Amino acid sequence: MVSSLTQPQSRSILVPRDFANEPDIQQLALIRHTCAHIMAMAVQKLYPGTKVAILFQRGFANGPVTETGFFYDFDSPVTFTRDNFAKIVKEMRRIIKANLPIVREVVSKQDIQAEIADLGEPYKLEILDSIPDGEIITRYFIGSPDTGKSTKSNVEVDPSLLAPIIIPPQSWWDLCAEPHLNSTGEIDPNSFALESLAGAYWRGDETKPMLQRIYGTAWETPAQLEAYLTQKEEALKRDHRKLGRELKLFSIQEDAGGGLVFWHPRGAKIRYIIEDYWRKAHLDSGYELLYTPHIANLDLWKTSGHFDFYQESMFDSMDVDEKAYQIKPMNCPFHVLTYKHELHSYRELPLRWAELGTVYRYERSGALHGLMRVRGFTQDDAHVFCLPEQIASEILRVLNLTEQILSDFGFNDYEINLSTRPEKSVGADEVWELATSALIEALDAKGWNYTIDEGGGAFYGPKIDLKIKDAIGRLWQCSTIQVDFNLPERFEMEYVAADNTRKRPIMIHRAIFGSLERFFGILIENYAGNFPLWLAPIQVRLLPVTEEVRDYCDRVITTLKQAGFRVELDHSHERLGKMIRTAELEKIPVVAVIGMKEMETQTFSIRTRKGGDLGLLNLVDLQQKMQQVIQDKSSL
RNA sequence: GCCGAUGUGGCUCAGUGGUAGAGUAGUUGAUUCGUAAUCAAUUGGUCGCGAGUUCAAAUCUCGCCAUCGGCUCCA
Repeated sequence: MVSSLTQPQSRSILVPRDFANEPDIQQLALIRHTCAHIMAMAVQKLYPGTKVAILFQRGFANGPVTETGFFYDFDSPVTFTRDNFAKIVKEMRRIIKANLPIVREVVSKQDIQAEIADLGEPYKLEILDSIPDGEIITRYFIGSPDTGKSTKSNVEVDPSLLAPIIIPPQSWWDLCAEPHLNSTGEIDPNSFALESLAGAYWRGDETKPMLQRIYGTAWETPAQLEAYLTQKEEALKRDHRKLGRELKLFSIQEDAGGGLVFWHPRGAKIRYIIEDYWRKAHLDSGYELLYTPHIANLDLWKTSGHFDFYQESMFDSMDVDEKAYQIKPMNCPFHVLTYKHELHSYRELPLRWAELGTVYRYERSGALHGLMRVRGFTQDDAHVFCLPEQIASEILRVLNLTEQILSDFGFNDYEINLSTRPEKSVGADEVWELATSALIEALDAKGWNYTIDEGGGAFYGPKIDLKIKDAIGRLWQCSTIQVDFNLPERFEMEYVAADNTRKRPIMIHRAIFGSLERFFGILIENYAGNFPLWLAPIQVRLLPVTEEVRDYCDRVITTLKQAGFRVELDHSHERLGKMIRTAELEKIPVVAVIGMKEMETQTFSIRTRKGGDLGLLNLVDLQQKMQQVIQDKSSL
């Protein structure tokens, strides 16, 4: 609720780009949907007693189809493991190769009810019950309902493949409302794969039984499957948890507790650069900086409303001089208190206050995920207190700053959501109207496309969320801008209006990175650890070829350091090849090889991570080149 | 929190009831070397933690913790 600046969803969506042939989305949906049914059929045949349990659920409006494949939920006496996959895939291929027809049938609730009861499929029955009366009920058969024989199709079928598929009652069906392929043979038997196993609550409800879910991926052609799997491998290589350890950026330690991040020297160096950049950008954009405490009297959270609604996500309070103190789960109330500390005139507004505020939230153990979902994190938080008529221009200002900052980190592709008033909400109609149209006005002025999420706003005000697209096409939610009518009310915030009456200011919450931890994780994955020169914790490493040049190297390092470069000497006494290899593995952007030749001619043999051997440069040229690249925030 | 899996030197992993191993990193020595791995020696582990079974537990059982894949949650 209030405050927000949430840690957004922790996983990105992996969708491959760059197919030779862009897959047809409609066709893919049909393939995946049909694959899901084929998998269910295979599983039920192979593991008798397994019940299927799948339904249309929130977020999966198209049934058991995902961004990259499909899934099905089972309640089975068998506990599935990956070892079962080969067998299931084999059976699925048989079903596909048999080219069984897929037949849609409209059924009456009574008839089908009896049939399901006979089958002993309680989940199916429950799904049926939830279908409103009067709605058309359909089921889909795989294999002809009467004969179970293959469709007469122009696809040649090997009769030997048919034999194993005869399962009582010779065909398989499930309730389903969505369209399917016409026959199983339309799927390429080599363009799908089973991927993973997971627990999933029946109906997505954590009070209901836990089912076994099997995920698969499916495509039109084996080449597309291959491209997807390659993409997945690429994502794995970029995993910030792996790179964070390899590049000595950060750690999360069992001894300290889950979800608590240790920034090691190299990671901390990057964070320092990011923070420094962030502060400057905010000061330049008319913000002032705040620092506020990490704990405070619990009463604040009662006033703000957090305690009533979100106590579960707050760490327990601690006793201080017989009063309850709370470690802060968000910064907003502190900015409000700062505001309330003195009387403000309408002439002062808007006030823009920013803080890199570290907050702690209790996340359930199973939700923790590297840097993406943690228990202690630093928000790049800011609040704008303004007059109603200033909302649009302030939002536009925020959008401009957001664009500037994100593009400096290499993110130029966004997906934008505008969320409007939900059913349960506070605030007068006209204020909502004003705020929402102000958001739209700002988005239009920016010329950004956006999707409207009707009723998706917080109860205290409408919001804009922004997802950024990374180097391999994944989307990450970072920035959020929210108008808040609630906190000013609860804390009775005021300003003195022109007519000398007291009025409530509008409060805007916003974060651009979301949290530094999470954004750092995204940066690591976006750059695959190859940070651009301006962010690289070590920009240059000098590799001495022989002992004689070490003093010279030391002098060069002093010079470069004085010029502001992050530079160091390789002290290892290893051979050049080894030193280069080490620097490459550490993803150092620039290495300068220095031997007698270089020392005598006052030059550097430069090798960049991207460009390989760049040849000889003198000190001035090297500095100029690097300065330019740093200024451009690019790589060399 | 729930389902499933995993936890062995800093890292990657082998070791299925009988004396804890490899590679790599680290350290030391030799080599002074020209664009992705020089050679040799060597340090380092109460096998996540705690109980239990057993003559004997890294190995079997139970509990807890953490991590991973998901589910749920994400103010």
